[in-house]
Amino acid sequence: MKHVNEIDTEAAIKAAAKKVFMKKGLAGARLQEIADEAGIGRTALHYYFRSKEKLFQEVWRDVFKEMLERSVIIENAEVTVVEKMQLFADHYFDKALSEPELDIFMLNEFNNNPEIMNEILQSGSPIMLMINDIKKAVECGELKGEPQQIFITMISICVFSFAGKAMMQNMLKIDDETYIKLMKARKAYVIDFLKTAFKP
Amino acid sequence: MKHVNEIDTEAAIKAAAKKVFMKKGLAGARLQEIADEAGIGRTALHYYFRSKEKLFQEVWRDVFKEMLERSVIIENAEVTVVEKMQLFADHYFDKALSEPELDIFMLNEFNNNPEIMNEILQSGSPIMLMINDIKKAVECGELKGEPQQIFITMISICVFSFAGKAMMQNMLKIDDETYIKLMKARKAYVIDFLKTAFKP
DNA sequence: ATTGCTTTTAACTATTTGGTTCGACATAAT
DNA sequence: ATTATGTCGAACCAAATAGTTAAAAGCAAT
Repeated sequence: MKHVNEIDTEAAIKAAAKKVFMKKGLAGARLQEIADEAGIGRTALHYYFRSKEKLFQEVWRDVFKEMLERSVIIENAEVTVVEKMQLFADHYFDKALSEPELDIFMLNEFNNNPEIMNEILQSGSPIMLMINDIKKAVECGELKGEPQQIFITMISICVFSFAGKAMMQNMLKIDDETYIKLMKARKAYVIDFLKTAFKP
Repeated sequence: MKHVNEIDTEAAIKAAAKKVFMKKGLAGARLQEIADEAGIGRTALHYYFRSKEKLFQEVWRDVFKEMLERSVIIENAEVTVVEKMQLFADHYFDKALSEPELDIFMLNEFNNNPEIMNEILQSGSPIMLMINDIKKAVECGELKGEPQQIFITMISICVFSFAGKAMMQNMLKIDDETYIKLMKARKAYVIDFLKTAFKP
């Protein structure tokens, strides 16, 4: 029978690993640092997750799922495209505000190591649906511009706000707290911006 | 006296290093891979640039300079703010199109290892000048929105287009060539978008 | 308490990787 | 041609780090 604290330890390790991986990336992270962060011996890591690779996979799976949950695209036909976009941004900012480091980590590992994507899952379709919605709206004269470009613009405004954290903090010379405040204000700004930015 | 091929080899190493560092990041890059890429023995790297750290510094310096050149902010009082923003985007897209991987690399290393910034230089001011210009324009009723937010939006639209390359390629299921085409189209789109997006 | 399982630690091994030394060869200066 | 200096690779070294093994410690059922 399993001892009671296994779940705790395992969760603690994953949390610690997530933290370190997010800060240093896969290649930069050290198992020792993860172990220290989790308050256990380094070999216990191997006991729970045979290898660094395996541990990373676990963390990545979770992070990726979080990212998907963060990028909810409403399928409801009752709301207008602009409202869909606003809902997207609203939800995205809420989630991202609670874990601003996730965006750059995703982008990063995505880039360094594109193949990790394939193993996990194919998300695909909702994006195309939204682009299609935008397309229809453009044809109706409700929006202006090339649908793909509109979509990219929306994503940029949301994702870069967090992926560019370090860069922006340096440019604007602001600390973590001020940054969070700025992003809270940005949420409202973006939702309002989306309302008018693509109007013909 | 220096033998003739020193310059070539040195340049070849730097080019190779840049390539590998951009793909794998500082921590992920291997000297062997850089040497192979440059077509020389691994020890020659040490001959030219004593250590990995030193080599990275050199590459980073160049890359950073490129990034600054890419982000030119016009100081001319003769042109309107919107025109300044358009000029910024125009120039940025031109430069970025010739080396799309640079953006994510910058963001990345910036994030993993914020201290590398401090050593190089303090760029600072032109950004504040532009934000000030935007502020004035907002006060005149020429633009609408919080100046910092407008600035961040502009940066997002430009930088994320390239920093999010891997992510976008995966989302839209497109190859490198198609991506470049999309970004060429995006340049025109963004310049046009900036003209109207912040209008009151 | 004994037994049997689970968890954790300590000690060890293997591998990867950055860095050094030294000699061979090339090129330039005399 | 000889000498001096620059270029570069083979072999080696040392440190860091991932991974293994085996034994100790902890917990729960009997």
